Amino acid sequence: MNISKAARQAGLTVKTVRYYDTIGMVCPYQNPQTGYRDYSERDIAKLQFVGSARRFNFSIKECRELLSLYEDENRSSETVKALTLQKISDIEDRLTELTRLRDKLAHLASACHGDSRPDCPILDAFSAKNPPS
Amino acid sequence: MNISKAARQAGLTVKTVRYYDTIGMVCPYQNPQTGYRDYSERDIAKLQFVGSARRFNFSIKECRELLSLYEDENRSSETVKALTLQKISDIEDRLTELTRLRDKLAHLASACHGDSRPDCPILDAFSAKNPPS
DNA sequence: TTAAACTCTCTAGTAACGGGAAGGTAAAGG
DNA sequence: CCTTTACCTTCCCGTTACTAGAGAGTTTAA
Repeated sequence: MNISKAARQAGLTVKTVRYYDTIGMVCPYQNPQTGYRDYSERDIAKLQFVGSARRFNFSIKECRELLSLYEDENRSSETVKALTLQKISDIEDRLTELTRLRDKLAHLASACHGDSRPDCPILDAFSAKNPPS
Repeated sequence: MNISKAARQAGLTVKTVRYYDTIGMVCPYQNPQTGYRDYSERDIAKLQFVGSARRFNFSIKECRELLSLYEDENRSSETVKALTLQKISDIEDRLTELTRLRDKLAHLASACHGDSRPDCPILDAFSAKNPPS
């Protein structure tokens, strides 16, 4: 299967699929005459797998790890679960941080009258030596 | 004031402060003999301002915009408020997305027994042609 | 005066691709 | 069979906001 069909099947762009080859993540057979890549069903499954994992916020490095587990018939599910729990924890840290940021900004925005006058509590907060909590 | 004191005052690294000069955001006087940068009080204030805005998740480009408003005596607070509300909206979009991801992963993790057996609902979900909702 | 502690510029690397150029190949229509 | 169109390839640059480190000059304190 040529690269554009493979990409479509996996819900990825051609550029991304080609990139996954160059970094050694999903490497199809490559015709030595033409240089054209030829994706097997197994390659497609791997592309789909990686695509899903990426959409779940796993990094390329983590995808590599998951992919090797995916391909290992003797894997244990605890390894996969541990990776997933770690990812959940990462996401929750980010959620906490973003929520705090949003609350601070919302507080500043509510204090700003937002009209044509030049005084502005938001800019004041940013220029304070000790930035607001 | 030399660059390391300036950086300390603004809560930034020396590398970052130098970077802000090279991109034209905060450009101090530079001694033509030695090449050493010399930060004025006004430069320090700008560095602190940018540092705060960055910590509030504003991009460099947005910081530039905020900085020009900060320096404009005739600005209107409505512009700043609009930028802030947009940033809040961006953050909330990201929060929604991350929350959904976390919930999906948590659902998968709870379905995985996480022992030494190879069968794993998490990997199954990633390899499904139609990834789970 | 010499050594430590600065400073400078420059290059390269990070994550994960996207855009676009230059050039070869495959498939379809006439 | 030929041409056009639609692919495909590699290669290099751009993105974001810096960080690391090399090699070399400067300032400061002992």
